[in-house]
Amino acid sequence: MGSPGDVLTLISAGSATTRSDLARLTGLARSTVSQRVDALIDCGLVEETTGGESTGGRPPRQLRLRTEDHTIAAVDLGATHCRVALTDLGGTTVATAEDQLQIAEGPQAVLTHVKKRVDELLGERTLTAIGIGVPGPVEFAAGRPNNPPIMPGWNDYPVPAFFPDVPVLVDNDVNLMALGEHRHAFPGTRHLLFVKVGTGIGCGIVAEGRLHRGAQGSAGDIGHIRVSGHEEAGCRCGNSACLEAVAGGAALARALGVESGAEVVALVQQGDVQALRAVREAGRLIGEVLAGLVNFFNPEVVVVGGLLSRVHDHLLAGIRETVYRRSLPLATQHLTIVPSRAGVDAAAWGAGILAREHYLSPDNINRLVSACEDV
Amino acid sequence: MGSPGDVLTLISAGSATTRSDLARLTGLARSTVSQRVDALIDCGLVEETTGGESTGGRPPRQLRLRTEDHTIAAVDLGATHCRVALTDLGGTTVATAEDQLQIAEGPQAVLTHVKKRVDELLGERTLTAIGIGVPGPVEFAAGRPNNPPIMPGWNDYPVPAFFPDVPVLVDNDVNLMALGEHRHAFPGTRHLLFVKVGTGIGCGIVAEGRLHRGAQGSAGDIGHIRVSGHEEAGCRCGNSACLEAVAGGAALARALGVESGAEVVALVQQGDVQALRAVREAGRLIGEVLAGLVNFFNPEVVVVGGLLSRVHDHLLAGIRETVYRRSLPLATQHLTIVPSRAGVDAAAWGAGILAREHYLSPDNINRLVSACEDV
DNA sequence: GGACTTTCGCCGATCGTCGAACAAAGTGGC
DNA sequence: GCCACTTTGTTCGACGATCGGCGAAAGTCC
Repeated sequence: MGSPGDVLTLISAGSATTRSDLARLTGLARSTVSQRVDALIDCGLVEETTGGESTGGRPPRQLRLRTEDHTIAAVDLGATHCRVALTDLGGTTVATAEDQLQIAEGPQAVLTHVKKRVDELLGERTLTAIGIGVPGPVEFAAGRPNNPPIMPGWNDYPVPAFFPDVPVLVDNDVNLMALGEHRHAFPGTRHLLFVKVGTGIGCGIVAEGRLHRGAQGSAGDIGHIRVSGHEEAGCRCGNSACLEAVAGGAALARALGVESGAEVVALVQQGDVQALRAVREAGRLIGEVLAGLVNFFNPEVVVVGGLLSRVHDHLLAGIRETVYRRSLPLATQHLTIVPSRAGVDAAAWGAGILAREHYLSPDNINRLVSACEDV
Repeated sequence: MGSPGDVLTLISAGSATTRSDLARLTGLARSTVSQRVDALIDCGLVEETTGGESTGGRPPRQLRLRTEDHTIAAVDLGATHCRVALTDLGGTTVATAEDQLQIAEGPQAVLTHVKKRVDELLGERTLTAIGIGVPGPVEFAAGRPNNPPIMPGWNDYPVPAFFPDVPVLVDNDVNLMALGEHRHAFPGTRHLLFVKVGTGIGCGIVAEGRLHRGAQGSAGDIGHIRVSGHEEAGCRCGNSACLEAVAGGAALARALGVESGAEVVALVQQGDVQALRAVREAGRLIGEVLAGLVNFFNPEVVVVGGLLSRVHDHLLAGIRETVYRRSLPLATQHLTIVPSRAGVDAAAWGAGILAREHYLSPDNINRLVSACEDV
């Protein structure tokens, strides 16, 4: 407690804007706080401005994180798209790009494309860290996809090695969506689930405010949990009655005789009764699985996102109906089930947060400050 | 890092038995380590003995936790029983007692009984902390049962207030079983599930080596998750097709026409084919639910305990069969499913561990050491 | 028995933090 | 507009904790 990193955390979170705030929050002496702040200013991490409001005495100098010198690249790789966003250290987006890109083209081709896009967007800015979301399980510590089903050629590929000069954080896209939603909409919440209903169905888990990735980085893979009464539905995983095979966007599209989940959404928006009924029923099936997970995990909040959440009125109705019927009263008592606020940018938000929190973590800041003092 | 509490943690865990070990592990100077050790000795927490093995020079003095001055009470309250065990700070059991006791008699009667038993067993020993397991959800921080279904009169009762002179840690019994199994059999494991198959069915969750209790302390309540194809089975919770209603000990007993889960176990041990088949089928149903939870949580180890695990050959066969069929290969790749090693003492073990870890936590030790120095 | 190794206490040097004193920069009353 | 008061920020000496070197203790090994 009280290291330069901790001080910066308070400043960047907005919990403290003056030296007095810091002294109060950390319990350190004013002189010590000043020394810490000076070190952070010398490293170019913090900036001082005059013009604070006086509270009856000398007005305090305002402290703020120097967000503009560092740029974070947030990359969201889907099965068929690539979104790149640049943000500053404060989380403000400064540039974005979006392309169609088949992840199945393999890591070399895809990452070359990503690097090119990032460099174009960067211009004169300096890159500080990269966060990348991919549609499959990842061994997080190493940044290697772990047997991803829809990413041929990516298994065990060391993504960070492709960007040798900056820290690279790679994670599953659904995890990142959960992280983004947690930090933006429910920052104080301890336990949260994010359910992504797109072509497939996945779930991101936030426990004690941190991502739970599981032993193999495959936690949250709820698409192949069995649902009652749909033994006829075969799934690409080889089993039958999987949630994804009956309630995923692809399954709905097939049932309604259209091409994609997007067209299902379009049908619902046009008021197609059959599509509407199908989405609501999908919500019920997802709710059945979710009811079990709510009993098991006991979260405070469940966020529903992904393509199909664009018609969340009907999807959520089905989910809520089943969860509140099948989960135990104690677990649902204070449970909130809400649609995602981030929409299509959820994964990119999360990727940016992951990279930003890595760079701004107390340990990393302490390293930077010591390195800077040694010069 | 390096506080007296951290030093004691290394000693009590057995990671360090000499001052040299401590210097190496903490990175502190030898002189500083000696100072820390002296403080711990002055407080009576650590003891020095000669007779260490030389490694070519002066033989080191051995350090060990003084386990004998402090006594931990571990209490396991079930629906109809009360087990009390006293252990020293090292976890060695020094006395036990077991009674029939109806938890439904309410907190006053039950806790009076517990206090009496603890005092009897204690004799001249001094009590340091109490851990108590109860068969229902608990708001852990406050030690209050939270809407427990089979503990009438206990709702919101502040258990710690009944023992005003010592720290009291109260938790759900299944959580404690999970904790006990984790610390004893799988200490290095990050993510573990403990499934208790008794009259009902519950689950304890260890994530990142720590208990996950959920928002209302009801996490792990998997007994009322729906299983396929048993719509006819009504459950006491008001729904139907709950796991507990088809695979719990009570359900099996009813199906086999006997009184209790214990009799079901007896039938299996006698080789009754019908009972054997029923247990195996119960295993399959539990496995179906567990398969989903394995996908969701991605643990490294699943431990199966509780009454019915006494016939774990047949139960585990059913569980393994279904989990390995219905879970994703990535999640089962390195998954171990094993029977509990603790048996009937699992909850008491966990209660003791909870209390011991509380007392030996770095923060608490630091407090004790400062208090002792001030004298 | 002597050279070497490892352990351990002692003690001066060093580093980090604290808090008092002082300077700076405002507010508000008269 | 001046002066008392408040809050902010810096400087500096004091204090405490840690470090690391030195020497003594207690062994091993040749």
